Amino acid sequence: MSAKSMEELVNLLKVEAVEKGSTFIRKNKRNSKEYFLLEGICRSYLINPEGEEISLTFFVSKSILSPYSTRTREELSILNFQALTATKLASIDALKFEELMVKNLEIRRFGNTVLRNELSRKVEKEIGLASLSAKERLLQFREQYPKLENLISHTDIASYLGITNISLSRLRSDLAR
Amino acid sequence: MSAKSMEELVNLLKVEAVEKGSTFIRKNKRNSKEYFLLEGICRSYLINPEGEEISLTFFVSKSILSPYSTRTREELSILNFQALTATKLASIDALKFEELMVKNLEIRRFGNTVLRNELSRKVEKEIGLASLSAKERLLQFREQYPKLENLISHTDIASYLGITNISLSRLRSDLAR
DNA sequence: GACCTCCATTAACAAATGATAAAATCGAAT
DNA sequence: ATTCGATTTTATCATTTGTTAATGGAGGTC
Repeated sequence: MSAKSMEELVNLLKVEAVEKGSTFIRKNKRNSKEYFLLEGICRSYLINPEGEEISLTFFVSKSILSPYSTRTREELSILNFQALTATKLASIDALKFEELMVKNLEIRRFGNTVLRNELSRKVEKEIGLASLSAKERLLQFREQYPKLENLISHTDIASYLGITNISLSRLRSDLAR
Repeated sequence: MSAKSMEELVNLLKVEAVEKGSTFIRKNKRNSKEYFLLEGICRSYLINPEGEEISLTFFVSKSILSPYSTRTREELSILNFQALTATKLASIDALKFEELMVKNLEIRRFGNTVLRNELSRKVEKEIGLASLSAKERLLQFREQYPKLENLISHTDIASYLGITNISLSRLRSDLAR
């Protein structure tokens, strides 16, 4: 992105801190911002019919949270987003960002790239869940998120992998020998 | 959408027929169209490391195939799309559609809605794969795609559900009694 | 009608994963 | 250092799902 486009964007950003454990976007609540994750680790998650939290995606430093348009239905969030460590976010009003996208080709391309990445990560994960064993999914997780296994709760990882944390523990000791 | 916007769109559409079994978008090939499924049933699928076809999404009559931007990377398709029955498609060049989106608010909203729906179907499926048993996933499939179970191959359904077709058969007889 | 091919079902056994409970480990707070 | 609480590991057994192979059925072709 050119310096000029970048400046236009950065001028509208506001930085906010979120403490560890806090859920800063809640399902069925309004939240109309786009977020850039400057520091820390976050996840998106949902509660399944059994009342368990299911991790959908992890976000690490210097990345972008799921865009407003993909996590929102009729102005209400369809997902929860939680800080798993102390976190710094930069945010911009989603409407303002959409205006930027419409009038600025570079920012539009950037926004579309974010969307594509979001989708293709989901496709990758979908294929993994549909066609790999739990052990293979763990290995894939380790490749996609190096180090994360030692930074966040195994319960959160297990629900991401679609297994229980007990199974995760078994696979870990299996892979360790 | 207003009649005027609709007309602008429809004027650019071309109808094409695809025969049963034909894969009309191929991974790693160029395809720069947006598609409307007028008649028939399609699926998107991929080949996993073991060489098996994995169904990702099914599309039924009067719906919209995954948008160009979400199924394409560096101008090459990342997915295969196949007609599971004799199919009629209406298509428009993706670039032309993007132009329409930029200059026409209604069409832009329409396009964004398609994107959101695409994502939220994936999220639903992700949650299912990560937190439901195979039997529950089959029930969810039946709700989402009524009748489809009797119209397409069970092998295609099984890979969508993340199980073998033998397991699918077991679950079917289990649920039948 | 006989044959063939493809697909779905069933069976028997093996492997993977879940459920429950108990033990071990780790870190935070005092 | 000690205690407390939460997380992770280990163990045992039950259930689900996979693998391989055999059986059955529907539709197409000759």
